[in-house]
Order: sequence, then C-alpha cells, then structure tokens
Amino acid sequence: MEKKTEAKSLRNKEKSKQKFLAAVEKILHTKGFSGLKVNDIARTAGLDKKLIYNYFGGKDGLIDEYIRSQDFWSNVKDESGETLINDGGKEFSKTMLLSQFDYIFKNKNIQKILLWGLIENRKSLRKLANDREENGARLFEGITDPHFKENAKRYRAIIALLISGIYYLDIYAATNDCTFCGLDLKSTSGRSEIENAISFLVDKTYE
Amino acid sequence: MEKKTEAKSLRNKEKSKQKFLAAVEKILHTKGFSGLKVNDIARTAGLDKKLIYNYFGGKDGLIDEYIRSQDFWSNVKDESGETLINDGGKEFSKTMLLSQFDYIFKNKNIQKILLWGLIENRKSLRKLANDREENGARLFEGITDPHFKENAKRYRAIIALLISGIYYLDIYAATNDCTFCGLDLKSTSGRSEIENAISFLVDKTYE
DNA sequence: ACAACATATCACCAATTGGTGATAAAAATA
DNA sequence: TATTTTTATCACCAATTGGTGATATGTTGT
Repeated sequence: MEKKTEAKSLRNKEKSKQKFLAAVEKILHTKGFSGLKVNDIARTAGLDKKLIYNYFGGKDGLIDEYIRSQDFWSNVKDESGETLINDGGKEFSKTMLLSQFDYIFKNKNIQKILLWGLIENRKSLRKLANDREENGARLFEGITDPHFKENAKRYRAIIALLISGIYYLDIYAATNDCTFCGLDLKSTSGRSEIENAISFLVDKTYE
Repeated sequence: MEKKTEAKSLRNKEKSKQKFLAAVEKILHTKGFSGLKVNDIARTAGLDKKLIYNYFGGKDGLIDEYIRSQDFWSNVKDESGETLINDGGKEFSKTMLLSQFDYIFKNKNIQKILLWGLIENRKSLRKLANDREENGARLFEGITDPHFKENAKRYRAIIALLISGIYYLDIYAATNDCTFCGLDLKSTSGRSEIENAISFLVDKTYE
C-alpha cells in the first residue's frame, strides 16, 4: 500500500465488509431472522455473495461478526461514576433498570439480538450473554451482596425478574399491538406505569 | 358412512390431520420455527404434502390450526374455585404466578408459542394473546381493581412485570445453559430463589 | 359385483437456496 | 510501462423450497 486506504477507491475490502454488516442489520429489521439468506444479504449489500465466503467464511461467520459488533452492555456499566453507593446500590439499581427499559425500547438491534438469544444457541450469542453476566456480577458482588448479606440471592432473583420482565415487555411492545395486562406498552402513560412499578418494587426491596 | 370411523381403516382424514399437527409439534421442538417446511412436515407425518394443501389450505393454515389447538390459558382460570377473595386476590395472584412459573418451565409447547408471539404477528397468535388478556381482565376488574382503587394500574404494571419476567426466564432457561443474574434457572435451588422473590414482591405489593 | 366418492400418492414444475471455480477489473508494486 | 495482488463479478451447480395436476387406491353405498 503506497497511499493508505483512499476513501475514493472503488474497491475497498473494509468498506465492503461494512456493507455486508449493514445489510444484515437491515434485513434483520425488515424481514427478521428467517430473511437472512446469503442471496438476499448480497443483494441488499449491492455486492456479490462470493465475498461473504471470502471475507467471513460464510453466512454464519458474517452473522457472528454482526453480533460481535453489537456491544450493548458497555453502556450499562457505571455511567454514574462513583456516586452514592452508601445506599446499598438502591438508586443505582433503579436508574439502571429504568434506563434499560427505555434503551431497549428504542434500540431495535438489541431487541432482535435478545430474541435471538432465546431461539438459537450461537457461540457469539453466548458470549454476549456472558458479557452481561460479568457486567452484572460487578454490581452484585461489589455492592448489593455485602448489603443484603444472607438475602443476597433473593435480591439477585428480584433483579432477574425485573430485568427479564423489562426485556420481554419491550420486545412484546415492538412486535405486538396488543396490550399486556391491560396496559398499552407503546403509550407514554402505559410505559410510565411500568416505570412507577419498577421504582416501587425496588423501594420495597430495600425496605 | 355405514360404520362410524373405524379405527382399523387405513385411510382416515381426521387421523391424518392429527398426524400433521403432531408433526408440526415435533419439528417445532427439534428444529424450531425455521424447520417448519412443508416437505419436512409431510415427511415427519409420513404422508404426502399435497394433503396439507387439501386439508389446511397450505402451510400457514396448518400452523394456524396447530396454534389454535393449544389452549394454554384455560388452565389458568380459577382452579381454586371461589376461595378467599377477601384478601384482595393476594393469595390467588401468588399461586397463579408460581404455577405459571412452573407450568411454562415444563411445557415446551407454550414456550415456543410465547416466543413465536415475539417474532411474528400471526392472526392466530394475536387471538391467543387476546385470550390471555381477557382471562386476566376477569382477575383485574373483578378483584384487584376494586381492592387497589387509585393504585389499580400500578398493580397491573407489577403483575405485567412479574408475568413477563416469568415468561422470559423460563424460555431463557430452556434454550440457554448460561446463568441469569448469577442464578442457575435450571437448578431447583435457583428456581426456588425466583419463587421466593415472586412471593416476596407480591407480599410487599399488598402491604 | 358395481359405481361413486374420499383418501392418498406420484411425478413434475418453477423459484430459491447455499456454494464454488473461472474470470474480469481495479490497485499496488516494480 | 509491465507485473503481481487484491477486489469483485459471473456463470454455473446440486439440493431444497413451495406448489399442483394426474393418477392410484381404499371405502362406502347400491
């Protein structure tokens, strides 16, 4: 390479790979998992399907790389810095849950991938789940386990229920127009009811 | 028809239809949604695929009939009869949630169909969701709404979180070996932690 | 026995699927 | 400029997909 990767070059491996990854995302949103066929992906990317085999080793390799490219849990970490952990992680848990409820509702990518994790058992999906576990482990082991002591596991179970409930409700709202327990999960009023419930339950848990 | 549907007859329309429905179920368990191809279904049923078009109008008709054949919410109704509703539905809610947690864990059919409802938007799936809503409406309108009065909607939101959490955790446990919030959802100890959390949260809600 | 009907199979179709070797075209190197 | 390497396209393949008309076979009624 004489001149480093000119933007004007018509043939650019990296750019082509990105086109394939973008095509996967687009098809995932429009047609869902079942629409992910090599021919469609190549057509959507505007490139030849042979390149999928050359660059990713096949459809599975491409899909794995797409999943790996989505690093969702990095934004969950500790955005609030080192603020008040003297409350046993109460406020942190609350804001974490509420922000997840909002974030996942707006992010169609994570919805699809969470759903994917309930259907398939890909290596790349497992890694994502493990990342989430490791990320949560820091909260539990560092803050809430010492606070709840013998009840530490019950706190984990409560958070598990709330997190997974948030997942399910957000995905349900995205793919379904029907209500859930009589609540319209797409309306702001329905969603604020859920938010109030989350706050309420966390408060009660720390009583 | 002289003699009504002999069991020994080699050609029996109803029995053949049942074979197709059983084949759908089997493939759903072994290969998942993506494995539901007419050729496979027919091969699994041991019959010709033409019959799928003759009897059900096509693959979609067959699948819809399979979904309709699964009436899950009938067992949720009021199994406890008319016992203690003077507690505002507290015990009823608790046992309902706990039995759902156990029932869905053991019933692979409902897991798959719940998952299906998060992916597709079939008419038959919508109907199933509506059945669930109507079923729940009886509990809410008849018992808990009058009890919680101005907080009725928050109670609904709490139940929505718990129900959907139960759904997600059970499905997650079935397709994933990984833990969730550090809890092993397949072990009895992990599951009893969740059960304790459900009881705890319902109790706190009624305080 | 016979016909009439219901039930099921078969052969075949067009379109789509995943996948590959040969080849063209652009870019880097000399 | 000529040469080599990278990047991308093309034509083609076998297998599978959904779907159908013609046909065979079992069952029922006369």
